[in-house]
Amino acid sequence: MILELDMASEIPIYQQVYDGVVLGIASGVLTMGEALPPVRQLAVDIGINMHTVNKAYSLLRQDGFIQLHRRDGAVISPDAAPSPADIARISALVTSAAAQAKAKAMAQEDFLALCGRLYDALKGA
Amino acid sequence: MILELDMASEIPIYQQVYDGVVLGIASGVLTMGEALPPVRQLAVDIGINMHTVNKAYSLLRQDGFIQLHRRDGAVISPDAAPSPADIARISALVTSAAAQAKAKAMAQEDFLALCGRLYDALKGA
DNA sequence: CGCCTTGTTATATATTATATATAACAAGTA
DNA sequence: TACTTGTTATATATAATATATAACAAGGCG
Repeated sequence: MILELDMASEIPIYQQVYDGVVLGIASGVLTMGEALPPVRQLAVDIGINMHTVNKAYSLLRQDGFIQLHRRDGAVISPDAAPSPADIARISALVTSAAAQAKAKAMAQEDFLALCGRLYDALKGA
Repeated sequence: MILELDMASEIPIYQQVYDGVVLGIASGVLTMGEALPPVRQLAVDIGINMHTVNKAYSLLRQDGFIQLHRRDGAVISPDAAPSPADIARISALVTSAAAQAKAKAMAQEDFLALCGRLYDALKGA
């Protein structure tokens, strides 16, 4: 579980952690049932505060990517069909991307080609 | 040019303005050469501060969606092929969406179907 | 049982981002 | 000149982000 943080980025650290875990699940580095490092340990490992990790974990649980247990810590949730909330979250991102693409005169087939390529790029990340 | 703002949203107002303009261009409501309202007027119209509008306009110019002139104000940029910076910006959004989709066990064809549907939905918005 | 690890919550503080307010400046044009 | 436009400067208030320290709660293990 490698997380690359950019402390100079305008993207909040907790969101970078969130994105890193989602990317890990999507790419198969993190598999169902696997445990994430405890909040305190991950915080020390990547040099940030415990609460920042905790915020990322809480959001990941809220969005159904992980489950949090008192003893077992954070474990990857089993695969499940996307919920309406998941679809809404994903759709918001795609709509922003599609609007920018179309506003830049990008044809639908080119946009879809880009989407397909980026989806495939998650394979071995 | 109708802008819907959600003052209770966690999304900054300047970004909502930014997104609204991009959506307007993508949907054809705003066409090349068309002028946007002056920063002061739009600010009054939607009930926010002038600098918040100015920040949105500055970002829109920075990303190549509009051009700003002393006298003519803000006008929609002519259609042009997406720059590498545009592709990078769009790709970041799509990658986040694709990662969430794949982490939720969404097949590529389903993800692409969603992308195509959302792109088409921009038509008459 | 005590002990330890885990997530969780509480409180406080510092820094940055966001938004507003007022004012002045700079450029273009009628 | 006068007006409108974007632009910059300064100040202030609120919210978000990140850190720090501490304590609490649940579950398992010797």
